[in-house]
Amino acid sequence: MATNTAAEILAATQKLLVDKGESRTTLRAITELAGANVAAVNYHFGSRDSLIRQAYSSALEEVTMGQGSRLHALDDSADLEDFVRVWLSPLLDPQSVSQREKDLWALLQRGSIESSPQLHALMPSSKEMENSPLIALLQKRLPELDSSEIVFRHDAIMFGLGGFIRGPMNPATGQTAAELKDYVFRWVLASLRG
Amino acid sequence: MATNTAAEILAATQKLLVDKGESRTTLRAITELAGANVAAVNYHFGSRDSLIRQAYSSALEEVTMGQGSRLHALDDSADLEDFVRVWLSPLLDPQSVSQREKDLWALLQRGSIESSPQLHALMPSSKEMENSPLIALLQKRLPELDSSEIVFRHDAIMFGLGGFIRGPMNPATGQTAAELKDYVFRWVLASLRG
DNA sequence: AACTGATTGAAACATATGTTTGAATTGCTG
DNA sequence: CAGCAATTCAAACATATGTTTCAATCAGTT
Repeated sequence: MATNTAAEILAATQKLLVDKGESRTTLRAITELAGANVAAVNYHFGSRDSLIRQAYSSALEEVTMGQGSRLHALDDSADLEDFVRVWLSPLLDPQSVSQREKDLWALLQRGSIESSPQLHALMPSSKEMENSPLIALLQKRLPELDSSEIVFRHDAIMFGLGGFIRGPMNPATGQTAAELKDYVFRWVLASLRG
Repeated sequence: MATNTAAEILAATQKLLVDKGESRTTLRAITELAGANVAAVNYHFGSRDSLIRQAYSSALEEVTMGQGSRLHALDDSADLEDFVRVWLSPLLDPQSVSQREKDLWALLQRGSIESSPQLHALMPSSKEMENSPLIALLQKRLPELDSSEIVFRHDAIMFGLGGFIRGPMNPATGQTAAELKDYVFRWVLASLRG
């Protein structure tokens, strides 16, 4: 099980980062979940910090890829509602995406709202965002908004969803993500076209 | 300096919770900042957990009080824009509120997006929120929305703002809260009346 | 089979942290 | 002032965590 160990450690790390957050994700918990030895982390990844960086970067890469292909498949005639449905399909239409991709979404959202330095270093700047395909596609559906405004709202929405995806929002009602997705959909649309 | 020590410890805790987050807020950092001995925490507060709970609860109480009096002073004829300006004045009109209240806002927002269990236990449930004065005042300006929808959007906005207030949003541009407040204002309005 | 480098494992190490202890100090009260 | 409870302090304690060590094991090569 040579290279497998590294992969198992990475997967365990991603799972624990979602469940516990960074500071409560310990090497011993990771290696126990991965069925590996503590020393394997430093052997394969050099350090805990490097492991966490890699956990985020591989998640970001995978999610960006998946999102890119979904959005690329979108027809030019698709309106804002269609676009939002595809963009946020991991939240709004969970059946349409793999469990793995939903987990990675959760990971990136948790990393974002924790302001993880490791993830933060990987995230595109606002300037880069303004030139990203995602913002360009949004811009096409929101011609009256300045692109900097779109970037801001995109960021604000992602943060707002971050609170939502982890469940602390509306805790007492016991509403699930599925039940809340109508609220989410309407709110995202409102946030965008206001 | 009998009771003063406890107060200084509480204030130092609140400051560090904002700056570092809960898990990185250590007793030794707290007591050093407060100019007190490590043992003073357990003497005055019983435990670290109890101290953090008290830090959040006193912040929540103080912020709720300040917000209540501001909103109470609002005229019935004030429209949604006026309302938002008053509601979010710690963010939108920083000069109008004390530094202390802004700090406490930051504390509560950081606690929210960290899903702090200590703060979470203090927060009103969605059901309670629906009957809160804040939601009632919003409802008056958003008669076409269901109150559960208003509660959802309120929560989503607060989470979204949580990312904003801490600065990680738009990191590369170096925009300050003041520069971004126009974006914030427009986005909040859009989120509400969509 | 024997050698070699990669990988794993158990244990030790160094450090950090929440908590407790018990003596010293302080501040108030009779 | 004397006494006493409240408070502070330095130190010790117990535990948790990231890292390192080095011997054991494994896998592929000659």
